[in-house]
Amino acid sequence: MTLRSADQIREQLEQAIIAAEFADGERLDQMMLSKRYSVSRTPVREALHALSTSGLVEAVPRRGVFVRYPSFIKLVEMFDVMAELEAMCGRLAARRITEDELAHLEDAAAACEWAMEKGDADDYYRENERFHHVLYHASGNSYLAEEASKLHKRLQPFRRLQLRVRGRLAQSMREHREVQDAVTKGDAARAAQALHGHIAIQGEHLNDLMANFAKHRARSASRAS
Amino acid sequence: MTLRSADQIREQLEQAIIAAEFADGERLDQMMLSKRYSVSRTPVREALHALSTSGLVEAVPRRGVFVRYPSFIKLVEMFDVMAELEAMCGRLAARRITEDELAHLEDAAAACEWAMEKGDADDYYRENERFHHVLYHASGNSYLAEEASKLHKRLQPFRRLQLRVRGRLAQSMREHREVQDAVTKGDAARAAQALHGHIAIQGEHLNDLMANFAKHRARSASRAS
DNA sequence: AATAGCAATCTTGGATCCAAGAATGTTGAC
DNA sequence: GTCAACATTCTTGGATCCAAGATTGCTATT
Repeated sequence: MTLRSADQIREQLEQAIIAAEFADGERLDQMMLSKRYSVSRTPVREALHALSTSGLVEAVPRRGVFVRYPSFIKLVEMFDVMAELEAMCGRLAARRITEDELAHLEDAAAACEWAMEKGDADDYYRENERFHHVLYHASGNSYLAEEASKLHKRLQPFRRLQLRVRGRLAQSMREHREVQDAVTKGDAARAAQALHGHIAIQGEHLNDLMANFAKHRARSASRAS
Repeated sequence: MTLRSADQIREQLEQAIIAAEFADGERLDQMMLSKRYSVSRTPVREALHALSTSGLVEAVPRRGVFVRYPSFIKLVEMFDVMAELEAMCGRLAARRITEDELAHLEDAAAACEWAMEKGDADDYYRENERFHHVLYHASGNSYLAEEASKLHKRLQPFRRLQLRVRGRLAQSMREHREVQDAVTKGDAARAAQALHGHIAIQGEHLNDLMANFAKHRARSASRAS
């Protein structure tokens, strides 16, 4: 599908940044990257500037592009917006979800439960992802679904770490079931409220999360060297 | 500040697209644009792909980039999300707005009123813009403010036309005052509800609006030829 | 007359080249 | 010893060049 190396490089850089392979504020050198990906500077340049549009890096004219991890404050803000978007998805989905989508929701929820019982955080994370995307889609608002997905992806590394916090997995699962129940019964207000809480609690626990993230980034950096 | 011609061209193309200077689905030819802006193809290419990231155009690898105006459905969806974001701004602003910002809000509201009394829709539009941006900022959530601004800008041409609908100006003004009152009194729920209604009504009137837009685009196209 | 196949042309995407601004390092003056 | 001025080097941004896929138009065949 994508036969442009600029797009592939953008994709790979995105992954690399999300995986914290670069230090905060580090300059992404075009020459270095073009060697790394065995292409000329042209597609690298395009990829870098594309990334700056989506906010993962900051492009300073004539100086270069620098990776910018969101500050603590910014993260809290982003989780707050995420909570609102998810709540909106829930409210709409409660009214609009189809039988088919309800079945998918149950599938995802069951898979989450199974992962939880196994105590497999990675697997839980994957199925949790599916659960939420079913809801985005079920909102029947494709623009909303798109925006929610984007932000969801952006917050991925921060959310993921939180699942490692003790007891969070079971708690998260209970919240999923509450959401599912509200959506199934068509209770828009309760679905919205449950989803809002489900996300907002992550923002509120950002302190623990940041501590974990720092540890993780330290490990990741030492591996990279 | 911006000393990259690629950025300037992106900006100008954005304006041109918003002003409906291109037909829906039209291919944006790199050669043509590079002549138009008296630069080589390089910055034009970068600008075009940057635009595709923000969704104004669609880039098809090896084929070119094509302008894509949002469909009617998509517009309704976008207004729905905008209503939600504005409501969130209102809810937060009601709790967090400073004395200073309250003064700015009153300034903007008064300017709107004056424009309305003059019957100057363009002026009203400008001040209306200011009113909303004060609210975005007053939410105290810079990420939210940023996202709201982006979507606001994207919807600009569709909103703007609506102010020409008979009686809409006075109605809009009343809604502004209601919002201002709720925010001033710190009534978060009422501020959110008022703002949601203020935006949602625009989405609901999209039918009238689209009729106007079609007329406008026809005029614009004939001027361009 | 319509369509399949092919050739000529056009356009995009990547590589390379060049100019100009930014960073760095050295030297000299105080 | 420190700091300012200047020269050198590095890196980005734009222009140009080249390859490859896409479009178009022509021709020949049915």
